[in-house]
Amino acid sequence: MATRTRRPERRQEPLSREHIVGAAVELLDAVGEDGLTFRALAERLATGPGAIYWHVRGKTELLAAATDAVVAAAVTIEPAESAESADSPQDGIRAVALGLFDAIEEHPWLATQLATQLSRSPWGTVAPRIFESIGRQVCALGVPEESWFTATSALMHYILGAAGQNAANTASAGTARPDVDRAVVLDAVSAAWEGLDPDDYPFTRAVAKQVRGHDDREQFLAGIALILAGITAIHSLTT
Amino acid sequence: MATRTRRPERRQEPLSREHIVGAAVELLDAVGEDGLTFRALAERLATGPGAIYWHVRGKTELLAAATDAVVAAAVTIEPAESAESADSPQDGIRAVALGLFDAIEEHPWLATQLATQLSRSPWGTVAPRIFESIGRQVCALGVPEESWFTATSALMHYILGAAGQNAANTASAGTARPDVDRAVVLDAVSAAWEGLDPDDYPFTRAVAKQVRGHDDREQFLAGIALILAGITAIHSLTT
DNA sequence: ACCTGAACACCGTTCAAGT
DNA sequence: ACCTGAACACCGTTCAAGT
Repeated sequence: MATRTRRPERRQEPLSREHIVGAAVELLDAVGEDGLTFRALAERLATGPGAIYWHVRGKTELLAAATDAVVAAAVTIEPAESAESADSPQDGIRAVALGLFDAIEEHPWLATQLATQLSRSPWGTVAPRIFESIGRQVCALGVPEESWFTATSALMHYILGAAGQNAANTASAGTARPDVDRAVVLDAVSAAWEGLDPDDYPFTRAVAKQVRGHDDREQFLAGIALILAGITAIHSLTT
Repeated sequence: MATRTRRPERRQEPLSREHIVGAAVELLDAVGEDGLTFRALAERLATGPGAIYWHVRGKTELLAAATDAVVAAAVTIEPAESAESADSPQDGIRAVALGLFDAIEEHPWLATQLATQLSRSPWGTVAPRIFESIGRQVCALGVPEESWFTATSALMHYILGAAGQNAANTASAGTARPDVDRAVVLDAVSAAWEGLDPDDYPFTRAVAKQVRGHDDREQFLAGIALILAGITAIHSLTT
């Protein structure tokens, strides 16, 4: 039961802001949001708690920086991903969506953090990053300018929400055999929903069976297809 | 500077769970999530911190209960709202959406809390509540059963995300003159977005001007119309 | 300029003791 | 059964002091 993943290997490199944020992300991944402590972080960086404050204003800023770093990496499509990015805008949107989907799956704390970040300050650095990468594809889709905001927002909110909800199914236990784990959790959700009051929750109970055994990623993409259909339909675009 | 809204007026009614949750919501509204403290809550209830633990397992459960209480109130459409609810399913969806929109606007802490709740436990009580109320309308819309989950999810995530983001524009300062306040904040967001790097953020900058002066509620409903269009288009439903 | 680490104020939670 | 309130362990943050 060695919870502490000590790592005082490399001792003295001057301790930069990047270094701190990187360690914060690692700690977040390892022990979750509650585990991110200035003391634990300091130990991991082989210094005292006070040192961190020289590079970062406080915990709020640290969390924002960690979130931004992960989002930036997720949203920047590697050139290898799609040879020349000569794909359709739809493919581009799917790529961005899956990038965020995977990032949230890899860093479960991201779901809550993204919501906090967006609902706290839309003028921060993380909101524009996501908005821009989706918006460009919306633009390429031929959506008229006055609808750019609506279409991009709809996509962004669905992507963030659905990916976040999905992360709950993955992050229940350790990382061993995530596929098995997920099936178990999905079954649990399905069972819980089927156990709801028949009078109050007829619809949710009816859907419960569908949830079981469905592929997450497929479901996620189906939602995106739905919104894309709405975008093309409402503006009579050709597909 | 009397931040403390003391209220030891009514002293001794046995202190029930409902009472505690109600006081928690009040405190949350007054001082935000960071202000919800077992000590502050106890003071407001004219008891000690330990007493609360007799009725509630801990802070996590308290937050969940507070969220659930507000969501339950928001999602239950008052009979006065729509005489016999003989409206169209579309109207029903808009009603649910606006109910949540208003609730988040009234209780800004709800945005973060909802995301936390959904991404932590989809099998909790709050997710089914929202899912059910939206899903019934989706069902009434004539969506085929295998698409219930996708359509309802898309709507739910958009509603929660967009309403949450919107709350950020409202909750910046005190409650006096929220309309003026909001215009100011919207201008600030717009200005911040226009100040982004032209090379990295061409799309976001282009949209920045649209943001200014647009009606939030109208924007919100436009997004819902978009998703509804997708639903009816993809299943070739008649409107 | 950058780091140290003790100290401060505060928090969630527990629990022996009361009624 | 239900409440009290002191106590515990821990946290974010500060800051005089060091290098």
